[in-house]
Amino acid sequence: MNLARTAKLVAQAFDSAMVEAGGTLPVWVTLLSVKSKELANQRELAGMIGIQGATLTHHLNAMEAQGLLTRRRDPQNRRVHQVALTEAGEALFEKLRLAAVAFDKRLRAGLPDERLAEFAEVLAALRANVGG
Amino acid sequence: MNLARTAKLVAQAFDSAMVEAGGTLPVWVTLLSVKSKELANQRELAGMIGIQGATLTHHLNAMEAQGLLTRRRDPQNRRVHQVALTEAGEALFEKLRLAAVAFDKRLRAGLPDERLAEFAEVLAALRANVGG
DNA sequence: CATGAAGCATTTGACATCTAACTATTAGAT
DNA sequence: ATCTAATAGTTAGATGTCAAATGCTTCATG
Repeated sequence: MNLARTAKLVAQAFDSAMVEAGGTLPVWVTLLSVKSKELANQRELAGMIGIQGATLTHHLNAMEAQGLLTRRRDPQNRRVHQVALTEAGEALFEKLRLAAVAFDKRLRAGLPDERLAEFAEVLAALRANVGG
Repeated sequence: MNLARTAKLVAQAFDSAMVEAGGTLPVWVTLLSVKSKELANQRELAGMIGIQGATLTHHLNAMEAQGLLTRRRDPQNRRVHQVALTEAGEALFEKLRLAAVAFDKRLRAGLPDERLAEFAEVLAALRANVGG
């Protein structure tokens, strides 16, 4: 259970860093996923983030209400919502990005790339072992 | 974010295993913490599990209602609740313990002890780096 | 010993997440 | 062409979690 404990502590610390920068962890991952594929649909975004569609709907509602992004129907397939950032969304993304980079540096301190690579391999093996 | 993703997948898989065995992940960790120090108070239990006292209260309420454990005031210090398992709690603990052992074996498959030890060291370093 | 500070647990209110059920739309089979 | 399947998203209801406020109980200090 040290995996769970560590992930929780890291996530909490990361969320704190995001709050200081004017966002939250879920807002950051949502912005990041939208940026990494503009006009993606919600199914793809949720998959990228690793949450369910219903959860994403929840966050998009809040972020749309805050004016961070827009949703519009794809005229080619009216079941689909295309999500795009507003200017405010872009601005927040940039602020959070800087905070995320700083956090990442702090998190990796003292850990050489080889150790992190081996660490990532074990993480992948664990995912494979539970069928993820 | 592979750490978060992996921890989430592993936790979900573990919870599934616990549900099959008649419990849940939080029920398991609560039973385990009570067993590992019978008559512990809730503050200690929460610390062992890595959750807040309020969250533990929540689970203990449910588990007490299910007849898995009892809470009584410590006569020496009436602020404290001493938590102990009932027979039903002991029985469920044993069932979940077997499922947890099986899950652990599945999770570690193909990963030699040295790699797991190195993995645990990196986890510890990450906790230290975020000040946990 | 009286009063104020500290400790333990609970309550309250909020958020993130999930599953299941539902609506709307599209694609496919015959 | 129509009816059935599948797909995209939302809604509703539940769980697990946290932070802050509250209520007892104990301790310490004058």
